[in-house]
Parts: sequence; structure tokens; C-alpha cells
Amino acid sequence: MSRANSPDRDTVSEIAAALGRHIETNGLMVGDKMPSELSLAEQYGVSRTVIREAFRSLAALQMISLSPGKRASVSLSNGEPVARILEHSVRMDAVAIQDVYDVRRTVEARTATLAAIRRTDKEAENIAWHASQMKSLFHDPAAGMEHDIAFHHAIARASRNKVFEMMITSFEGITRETWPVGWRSRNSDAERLAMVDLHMDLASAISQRDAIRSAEIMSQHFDVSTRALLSAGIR
Amino acid sequence: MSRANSPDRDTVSEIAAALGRHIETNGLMVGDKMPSELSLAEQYGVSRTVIREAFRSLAALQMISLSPGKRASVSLSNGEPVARILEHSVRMDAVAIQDVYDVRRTVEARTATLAAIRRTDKEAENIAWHASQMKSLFHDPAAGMEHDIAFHHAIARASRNKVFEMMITSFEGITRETWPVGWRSRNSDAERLAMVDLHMDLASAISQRDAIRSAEIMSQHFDVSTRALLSAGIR
DNA sequence: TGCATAAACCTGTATGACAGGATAAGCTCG
DNA sequence: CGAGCTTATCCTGTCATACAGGTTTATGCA
Repeated sequence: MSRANSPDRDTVSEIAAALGRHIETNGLMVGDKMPSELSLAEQYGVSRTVIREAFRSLAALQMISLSPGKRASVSLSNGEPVARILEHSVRMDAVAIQDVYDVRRTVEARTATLAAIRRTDKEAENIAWHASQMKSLFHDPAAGMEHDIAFHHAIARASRNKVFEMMITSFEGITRETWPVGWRSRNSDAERLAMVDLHMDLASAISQRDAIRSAEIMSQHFDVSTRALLSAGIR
Repeated sequence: MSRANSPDRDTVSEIAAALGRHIETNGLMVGDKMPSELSLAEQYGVSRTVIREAFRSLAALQMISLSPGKRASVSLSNGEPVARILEHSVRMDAVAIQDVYDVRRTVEARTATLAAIRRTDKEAENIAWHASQMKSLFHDPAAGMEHDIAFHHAIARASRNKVFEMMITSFEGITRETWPVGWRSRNSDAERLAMVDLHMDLASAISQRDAIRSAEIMSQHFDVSTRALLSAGIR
């Protein structure tokens, strides 16, 4: 078989695209195996080097997973590559932190709504538990942050929308970087406590299946957070 | 220099992470050059093969760009890798089209709001132009679709939030696949015309800087579209 | 000093090799 | 005849080497 021709793009990219098409065309699903590197090399008339680099490209997007001895197998992204891209964009000053928070507010107001509608009892409990842990760990910001992040993630999961869940996952790294700033920028323990209580309220709204109030509280939470970051000089 | 140790992860991934850190640590910005493959190979005590595969990983995320003869240079993602991931997720049945549309509705209601607030006159004109083209090209769905996509993209750009813009870009591929289904699932030209007119209305709301109405129309648009896809059997 | 030319450098791809890891085939023993 | 162990085979991960173009830097001439 010959390899493409048209806009003399990079050979590796072409092969990577072809391998993507291979998955599509053959209807491969998660866990299914790709052909061996050698057979693909022969099939496309390139060296194993090229096939391997193309594999790496797909693996970077977590479209396949590679492990020694085994054939490459189709897999599913957990959103981590998106997080990498986003964090890189922030570092390059192409994206402002405030932009990220605007997106988070928009998205999470919706996940709160959906969670209120779709949550299971167990999910509601889990969400409430993280909120209460935030409160108990009031004196331990680092631990509190982890529960905060887990809290938002749990809500996203309860929204039953994988795209939202993936997005929230993608924001975690940036959250982890900015959270301490927001925490410190609150001027008093009273303010910090109010923030924590907002989480308790949100958990209870979700628990009561109050979709509208859930979204309102989530939006309010982000209003406050956004201001806190702004006052700390984070644009 | 030695390379990591702990959870004996894949060598290439370790190096890729290290190269990411290199960008971070040295404060490299877009356009800045990475060290040569050979020097990195020596520095990390691995072969050029490993460095190249790590480079490919970063290049797949568009964190760097590679071209023959030139050193790898830091670059910025346009969201295309995210699109690949998303489309793959849909193909793997991990994400439902309806989920994507829920996200789009949520996100684009916000871009409409922001666009109404932040648009320049030129942007408003451009948005309106695409809407009017959709109307003129009523008889040519393929061309109409392209203007529809460009319309939404123009709104995202006018929102002045790169994250939103990147997201809308990421959805374009899926939109291109589902758009014709939505178009055909409308039962009459009257319905299709109503859909096009909704775009005209939205353009005018943005033009009038009516943020609230802009968001409402956008939401309404997605309500209708979502129903159209549902009635065509797309979950 | 300005510019053309050559040298040095760098990436893209190919080839061959070899150390494990994984899997399938075969064999042994109950 | 079947279960379990062993071995042969296949495959991936990494390395070394080679060489054909691009690209950048240095050189030397006008």
C-alpha cells in the first residue's frame, strides 16, 4: 500500500491520521488491539520508526495505549491531555485565568443543575461529605483544597455528562495552582467560612433536587471566587 | 543528568514530562526553540529515539511544532487535538451526541452573552453576514452549514475568551457530522427557515448589544436543534 | 562591508540488533 | 483425557548507526 501524496504533510502525521482512520473504519472499540508495528510498517510502506512515532502521537491523545510486549490497544482519554493543553495555553499567556474561571462558572452552573436532577442518593451523600470535610479541615487548606476539587468533580460526575466531567477534570490542574491564591486573598476567616458554607448549601440544594437553587449557588460561588482572584491581581 | 525513578513509568512519557517542565522552568514562550535532539539525548542519558518519541507526544498536543532541519519550537494549540479526543470519545460511545449538544448549549449561551457585550462593530457585521449567507444559501445546505459553523465560531471569537473559542473549535467536527441530520429532520422548509431566522435574530441581538436576548435566542436555538436530533434518533 | 558559498548542524527516515514482556503451542504427568 | 508447566514465538522498548535533505552559521571573496 502506498502512503498519501497531496499536501506533502509530515509522513508521521499522515500515518497517524491513517491509524486513526483504521480505528474508525474497522469499528474498533476500547480494548481492541491494533495491528503489530511491523505489519503496519509493511502495509504502509514505511519503517517501524514512523509507525512508532505515529503511535506515540495517538497515545499522547490517549486514543490508544501502549505497553511493552502487548499490542497497542484502543483506549479512551480521561481528559488529562486536554488539561496539559490548557495549562500550556495559560503559561503561554494565550489564555487568562479569568477566562478559565468564566468557563468554569458557566459549565459548573450547568453541572450543578444536572446533578440536582440526576444525582443518585449515594452521589448526593458523597458530594455532601466532601463539603463537610472542607468544613472540618478548615485549618488545613491543602487538604481542604483536595476536598473542594473532589466536590466539584463529584458534582460533574453526578451530572451524567461525560463531556462536562472531562472538562472539569481538565481544569483541575489550574485550580490546584490558583486555589491557594484565592484562599489567601480572603481577608478573614469569616470570609473563608462563608465560602465553605456555600459548598454546604450547594450540597444540600443538590440533595433536595433543587436544580435552580443549585445553579444559583454555584454561580454565586464563582462570582466570589472570581473577585477573590481579581483582588489578588490574577487576571 | 539521570532520569526519574519512582513509579517506573514509561521512559518516553517521563522524558516528555521533563521536556514539558523544560519549557516551564526556562520560561520559554511561543516561538522559542527547544534544544537539539542530540543534546537532549545526552543530557537525559537516552537515545535520540526516545527524545524523538517524546517530541512527538508534545507535538500531538501542539505544545511544540516540528519541522525538518529546524529545531522544535514552542507553539500553541488551536484546539484540534481536543477535537480529535472528543470525536474519538463519541466513536467509542463514551460520550453521547446529546451530551455534546448540552455542553454546546451551555457554552454558547455564554459566548452569545459575551459577544453581545464585547463585540466590535466589525465582528457584529461579520456575524450578521454569515447569518444572511445562511439565508441566501437556503437551497444549498452544504454551504449553509459552513456559514452556520462560521457564525458560531465568529460569536465565540467575539466573546474574547480563548477557552470558549477553543471549545467551539473542538465541537466543529462533530457539528459537521450531525448538522445534515438536523437539517433533514426538520419536516418542512418553514421549519428550516425558522431555524435560519433564529440566526438572523441572534445576529441582530448581538448587534444591538442585547446580552440577555442573545443568550435566550441561543438557548432556544439549541432547544430546537436538540429536539431535531432526538427526533432523528440521535442520542 | 556586503554577499555568495561552503561548512556545520539538525531533523526525518531507514535498518539492524537485542533485551525483556506477553502469548500461544506443546509437552509432561497425573 | 485434561491440567499445569515449559518453551518457542511474537511483539514492543530502546539503542546505535547511517544518510538524505533542510537550515543556520561561518568563511572568504569582491
